Amino acid sequence: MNIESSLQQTIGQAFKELFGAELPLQDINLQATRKDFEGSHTFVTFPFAKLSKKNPQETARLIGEYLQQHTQLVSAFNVVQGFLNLTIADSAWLQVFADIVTQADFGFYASNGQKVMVEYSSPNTNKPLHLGHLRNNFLGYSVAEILKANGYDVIKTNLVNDRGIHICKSMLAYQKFGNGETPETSGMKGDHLIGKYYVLFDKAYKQEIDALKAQGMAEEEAKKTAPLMQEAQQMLVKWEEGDKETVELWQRLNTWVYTGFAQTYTRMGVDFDKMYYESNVYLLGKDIVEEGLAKGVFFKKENGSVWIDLSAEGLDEKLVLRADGTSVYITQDLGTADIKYKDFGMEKSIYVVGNEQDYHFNVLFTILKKLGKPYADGLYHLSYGMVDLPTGRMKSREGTVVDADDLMEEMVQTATARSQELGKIEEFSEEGARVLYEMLGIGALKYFLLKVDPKKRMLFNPDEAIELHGHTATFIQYTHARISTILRKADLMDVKREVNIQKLQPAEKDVIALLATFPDRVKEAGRDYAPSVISQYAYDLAKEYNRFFAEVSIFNADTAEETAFRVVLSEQVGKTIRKAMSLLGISVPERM
RNA sequence: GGUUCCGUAGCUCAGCUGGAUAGAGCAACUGCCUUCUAAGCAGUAGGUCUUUGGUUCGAAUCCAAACGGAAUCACCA
Repeated sequence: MNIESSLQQTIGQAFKELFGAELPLQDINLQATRKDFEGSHTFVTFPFAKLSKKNPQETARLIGEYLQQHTQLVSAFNVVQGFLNLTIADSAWLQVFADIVTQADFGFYASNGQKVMVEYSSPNTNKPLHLGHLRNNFLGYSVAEILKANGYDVIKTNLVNDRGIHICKSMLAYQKFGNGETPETSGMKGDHLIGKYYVLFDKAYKQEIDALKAQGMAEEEAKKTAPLMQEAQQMLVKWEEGDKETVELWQRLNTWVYTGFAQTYTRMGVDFDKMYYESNVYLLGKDIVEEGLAKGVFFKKENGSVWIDLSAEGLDEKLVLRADGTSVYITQDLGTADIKYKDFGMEKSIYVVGNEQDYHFNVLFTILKKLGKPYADGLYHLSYGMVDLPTGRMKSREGTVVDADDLMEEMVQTATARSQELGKIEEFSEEGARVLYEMLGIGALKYFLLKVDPKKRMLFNPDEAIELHGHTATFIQYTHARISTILRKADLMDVKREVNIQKLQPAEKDVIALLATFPDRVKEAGRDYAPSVISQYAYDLAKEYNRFFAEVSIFNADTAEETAFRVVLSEQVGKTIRKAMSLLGISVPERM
């Protein structure tokens, strides 16, 4: 049973019978009643005063009376100005709850037969992952889970940026300064080892630039002519020519990086259905350039370079192929978009990429639309803000980043220390405790990054540990553990899982009302690609449950029926918390 | 300079498809553990929702402008 739609219908009838007016159902909006007033649903009558030809207050009163007479749902109402506050009968709430309990997949939607691709992570193989990547990965994974819950068939992909001048920088520095060092001999994770050489390159390169500038060369000129940069560029040419030695070095170093990434991904709890590598796709897109020229969407300049004029769209002229016939970034993205569609034929494609590339994706999507690609309308750039440090922006080259592995480890350590301090882990095995610390530490980190609107850039202060109290994953996990304890006790006492009561406490009503909104929140999160909708919901639900927990006694209830009901209610909250958190990629413990 | 995004409590953020006295968390202060997990609950205090104008019965929410911050506008990726 759905209280809202049922109320909408009856209100529609009321308009017809009381005022002789037709009111489309979608115009009948119900909102949650403010806490200070009696009731749970509010109907605002101001906009309909003309329709009813009565003042808002009178309109509200008449509709209230009509509802009370014509539906079992409404047990009482009150009118404040043009606000009609409705109190829903306990029997209706119990019916709603009974419906929820019978649905094993409550809140999740059946398959809609549509495919959607979520591309996220997209790391460079010349350095380890950092805090910004964590936001990207958690977002991408969560959005994929949310879309699955909305009935989509989801393909998670990762386009690895494994070639280019930046990779050559690491390779060159390794060749020059590495002395044959390996992850084994250095004891470093492969990605960190390569990242070390990326930073080394930058240091040595800067020294060369400074030296050249000291000789009187201009900065721009120095940057171009510095021997290290020249060498890196030569290396890129050799790589593109397929030079055996260069390709072997590239493969060896990349293998180390992938081994390191695999560990990081595992700990982050993210995965992919399909990997794409730039080394395979960077030559793609030239056929699309031909296609665009043939269709007259692109044009060629005298020097042979190919362009598109997007000034009518408020964008500039944009290069799509260099004069020498080689690709630029967007050429490859055009080709990759095509390949991905050929591989999967998805209706929608979500690119989880930082907002620094807003312009690029605007251009990319506009071009694909102009080319009349069948998939063009389903493209979406999930643009998220950068994570800044108090000192400013993170820069890998300068080593001023919060490393992903370090941060995860630190969070787990914090969770460990906090758990031990609270001394609640006596009954845990060593392995069980380890799993718990991991769950709490990583969970807190994910929640911290996912609870914020993706669009907003966020500040991260490494000196302030991420909280484990208040609006955090820990609080929600704690609530789940609490519920689990209730359920274990209920099993020991052989409490039947049945609902056989007539009256509800206010706290119980509030919990049921919140539970009932879960499917809507899942839909909203899917529509807006917004994990923050789910994180907020999980928090609200946990908060509401804790209020209930403090206000009513479960095992010392007046009657056995009440105890049984409260156990079932607790169980349902526990399940819903678990589901909501799973959409964020966060696990919840049975005890903590 | 053009374009896009952001500006809500001391701090971090919700709310933004227009509705009542703008909500959480942290930090500060006060209560609540001999009964289901106090990683909790209840409460106090903290706001000209950047500013100005407009639309509206009604604006934090929509529109316009200004101010402040960020990103971007490469034959880089």
